[in-house]
Amino acid sequence: MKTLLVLLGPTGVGKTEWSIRVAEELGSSIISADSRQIYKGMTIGTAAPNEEQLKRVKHYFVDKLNPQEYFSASEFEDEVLTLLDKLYTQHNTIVMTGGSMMYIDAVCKGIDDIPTIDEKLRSDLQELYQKEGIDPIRRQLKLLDPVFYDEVDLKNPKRVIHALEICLMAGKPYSSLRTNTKKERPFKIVKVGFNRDRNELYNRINLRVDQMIEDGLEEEARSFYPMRHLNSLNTVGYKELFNYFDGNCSKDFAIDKIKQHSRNYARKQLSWFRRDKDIYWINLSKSQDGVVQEIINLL
RNA sequence: GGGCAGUUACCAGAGUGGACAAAUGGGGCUGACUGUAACUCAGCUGGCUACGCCUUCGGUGGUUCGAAUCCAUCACUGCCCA
Repeated sequence: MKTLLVLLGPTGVGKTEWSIRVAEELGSSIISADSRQIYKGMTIGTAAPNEEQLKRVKHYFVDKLNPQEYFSASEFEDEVLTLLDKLYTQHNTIVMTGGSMMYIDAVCKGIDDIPTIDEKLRSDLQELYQKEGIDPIRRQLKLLDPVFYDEVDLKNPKRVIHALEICLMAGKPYSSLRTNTKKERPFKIVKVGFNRDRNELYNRINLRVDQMIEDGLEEEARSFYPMRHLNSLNTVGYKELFNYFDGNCSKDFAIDKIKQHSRNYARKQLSWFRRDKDIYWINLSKSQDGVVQEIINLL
C-alpha cells in the first residue's frame, strides 16, 4: 500500500528537523508543502531547510520558483500528484511536510476545477474595487451567482472579488463549480500534527526571529525590496522589513512585528488544522523520546 | 521643603454626577476560509449558577436618591521652583 505521510504543524514548531529524521528513517524524500519556501532565495526569512539538511534528505518544492512566477494550491496539487506517481515506483512511503494549510488540503482532499483568472480581469476588478469599493462587485456577484452570494462573507473583499472573477472567467456561477467533495487518492494518507505548549512555541518563534536577523535576514529582504509588490513577497519577515526600509518604523519595531505576525500566523495555522479530525497530534513539549518511532508505527 | 499635573480594564487612552463593565486603538484569544492563503475576513476580551446578577476606574472616609466623575485625606508618579 502506497502511503503519504503528512507532517504538519504551526510555524516554529520544529517540523523541518523532525520530518528529516522521519524521512531518514524511512528512506524517503520530502515534499515541502510551504507556499513561501518554494521561492528561490527566500531562505532565511522562511526558515527553509539549510544546506546540511538538504544534503541529508532530498527535498522537493523548495527554492524552486522565481518570486514573479505564478503558483497556487491547485498547481501544487497537480505537480505533487505527478511527482508522487513517480516516487511511488521506488518507495512505499513518502513524507510531505509543511505548514501551508491550503496546499496540504489541496493534495489530501483535492481542490475544485476552476479556471485560472487572467491578469487583465484580475487587474480590472482590482481597479474597480479601488475606485468604487466593494458594492458594485457584490451586486454583480449577486446577479451572476445568487447561491454563492448567500454563502460568502460579504465583508471579505478578497473572497467576494475572487468569486466574481471566477464567474466571469468561467462564464457560469462559481457555486456550480464547487463540488464539495473530497477527491479519492490512490494512496493512503496519514497525517501527523506537531504542536507544543503555547508559551514554548511562542518563545521558539521569538528566538528564531532573532536568529534570522543574526543570520542576515535584513540583507536578504533588501535583495527582494524591488519586488516587494509581488504576492510572493507578501510574507512575514519581509513585509515588516520593507516597512522599515521605507522609513516608516525603526528596525527594532519591524523585528517585533515579525515576531508578532509569526505568532499570529502560528495561531491561524492551528485554528485551521484543528478542524481536521484525521490529524494525529504529537506535543513536542512533552517527552520527545520515541517520536520518530511513534510516527512510523502509525503507518 | 513649595507649586502644578496625574493615578481608569493586559497596555495606551477617552470619560469629569444617572444613558458605564466603562469610547477608541494596540495587544491577546477564538473562529471562518477550495486556485494570489505567511492572504483576507469575523467575533470575543472584569467575574458568574449568564436575556439576569456580582465586583471594578490608586486606598480610605464623606456628600448625594445615585459617583470613575464632587469633597476630604493618605499613598504613589511626573514636571517645575528650592
